[in-house]
Amino acid sequence: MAGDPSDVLTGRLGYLLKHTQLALTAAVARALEPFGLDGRELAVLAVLAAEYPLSQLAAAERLGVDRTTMVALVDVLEDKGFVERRRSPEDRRKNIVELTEAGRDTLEKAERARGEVEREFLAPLGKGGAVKLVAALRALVG
Amino acid sequence: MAGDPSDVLTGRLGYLLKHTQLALTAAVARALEPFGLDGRELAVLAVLAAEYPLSQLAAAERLGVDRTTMVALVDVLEDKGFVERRRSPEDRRKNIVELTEAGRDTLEKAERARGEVEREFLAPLGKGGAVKLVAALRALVG
DNA sequence: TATTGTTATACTCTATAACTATA
DNA sequence: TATAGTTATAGAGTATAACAATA
Repeated sequence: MAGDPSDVLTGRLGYLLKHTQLALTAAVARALEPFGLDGRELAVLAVLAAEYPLSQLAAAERLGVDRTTMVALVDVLEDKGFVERRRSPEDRRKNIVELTEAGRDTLEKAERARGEVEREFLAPLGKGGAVKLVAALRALVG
Repeated sequence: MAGDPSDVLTGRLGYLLKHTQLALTAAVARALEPFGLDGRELAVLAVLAAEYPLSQLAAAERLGVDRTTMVALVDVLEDKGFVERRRSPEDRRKNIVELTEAGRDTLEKAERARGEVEREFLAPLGKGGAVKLVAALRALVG
């Protein structure tokens, strides 16, 4: 009645999601290393590129992170030269976070690398299986 | 060229996996609250029930956690009365971690609650979709 | 010498509270 | 008064190093 030791864990959805995510995060981190970014920082750049202008708070909300977390994230990206803080003329309380030329360039290249890694990661599922997995995850959370 | 703001994140596999996992973890935690457990602790109980005897180190390896992490995990479960440490007679360096009666009882009930939550969580995918998602994740990591 | 469990310590990630400047 | 950004701080979660007991 105890269950098969070999799948007591792999039968758990939580375990599967966690370890799938860990494996992907590691693979993405390796692929992005040449660009001096991790996946989370790349997501910040992508959010900033997709919508303009975006204040720190607005960007944080899009990303689902706390505004204090966003401060550190922008600090890092600014140190790396990928973004710049600019005071909003309309509301001087706000920082508009702007991609630099290097930021845009790195975003484009790093996004391509991320796409490749994701495709490799999902390769075991076949083309159709990969598409279905993404669709399923979007249905659950997107 | 920047991409649609609405799916710059939901098009990222890492984001989808992370947020799916966060949502499930929260749902499982809520469901297990009456049992005084979280999903990770329940996984420990399940591993211990599936294979016996298991030392702390062996259990930690099954779970993929550090042995120092395992110490704290067993401490908590022991405080809650779900497991007991027993010195191995064959090798007195080892702690055999044993489920108590309360541990076995709680394991059974909590596993049922976890199963229900997972089914509800996956309900938007339909029966077939849910089975396929789990199969896909197992193919990627299991 | 090597292994198991333990403790102390540190590091990452994140959130809460309090401060500042602006509105 | 309320909001945006910042800082300080604290809480999880986890890993590394060192130690005690045992092999």
